[in-house]
Amino acid sequence: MRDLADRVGLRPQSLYTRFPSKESLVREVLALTLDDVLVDLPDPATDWRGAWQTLIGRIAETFETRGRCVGLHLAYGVTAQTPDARDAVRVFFARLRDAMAGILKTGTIFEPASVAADTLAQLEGATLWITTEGDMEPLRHAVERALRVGEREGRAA
Amino acid sequence: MRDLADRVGLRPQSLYTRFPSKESLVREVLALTLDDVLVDLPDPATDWRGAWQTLIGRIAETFETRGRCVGLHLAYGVTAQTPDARDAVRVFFARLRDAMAGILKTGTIFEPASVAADTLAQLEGATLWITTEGDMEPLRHAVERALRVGEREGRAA
DNA sequence: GTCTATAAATGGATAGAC
DNA sequence: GTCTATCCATTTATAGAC
Repeated sequence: MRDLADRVGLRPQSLYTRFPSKESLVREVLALTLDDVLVDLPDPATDWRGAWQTLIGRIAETFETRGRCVGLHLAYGVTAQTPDARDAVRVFFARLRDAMAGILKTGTIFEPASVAADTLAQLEGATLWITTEGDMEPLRHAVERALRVGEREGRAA
Repeated sequence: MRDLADRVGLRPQSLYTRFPSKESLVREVLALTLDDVLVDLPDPATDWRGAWQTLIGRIAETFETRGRCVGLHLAYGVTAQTPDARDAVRVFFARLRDAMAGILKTGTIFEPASVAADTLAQLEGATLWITTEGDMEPLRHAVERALRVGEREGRAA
């Protein structure tokens, strides 16, 4: 709360005129993040690979800009004592995966939901090296693998 | 501290006879975890693929047992205000990656350090779905990809 | 709508009895 | 070596002045 207040030039107490609690911020920040990533994607029906490429690129871009994935940060930060925040995190990743799966399905990729979950996991995992070493290379590799989706059979599932 | 004290049947204050501070626990728990994972591996020189398979299996097993990766949890939990803990996390993942790379090098895998970093990232990323949904499937896929390392050229880097 | 002041609770850590 | 008691800093949140 203090860090956020500093960023926006307010006292920490003043944040409570905008948000009812600290926990409520989780849902808000994830909703904004999801919007940033999903807004105005190319129509998968006419260009599913363009939509896929744009979406993957945006996800990677937020990781590079922020030096982390806030969603994963929160996934490991929320506990059973903050059920609302925990649910917000779960919904965030489920929505992102479903958006990815929807694009893959349009591209007639085999098992789109599973491939979407795996692809998102690979992008998330690459943030390990960003947060610990500042190394972006594993993320770039994950992006390359993601963009090769469906390139040849036998890779899937 | 309270959770840990409950687990070991002590009062939180009594933990300070065993550890000098909360922050010091980070290094301890990661050292124990690294030992668990690296102890008594098959000798890569005689059976590098057996060593690789054992190591990957152990990493995945700790994720399944604990429902998360404590290292990644801590990676997203430590800040610039806890430099010792931050360094411990960095060292933990670097050691794990180097152990993996050493095995791959014995197996004459192309760019072993890069492949090790990518493989570890993929395993870590799969914990996203364990922590949020309890879904182990992406982890199993990550393990399968890891065990296929070096299967054919053109996958690497 | 933001501030100061302050409440209330939490959590890290120490002192000293046993 | 663990306990109770306590300290102290931080942090979440509210009350009320401006």
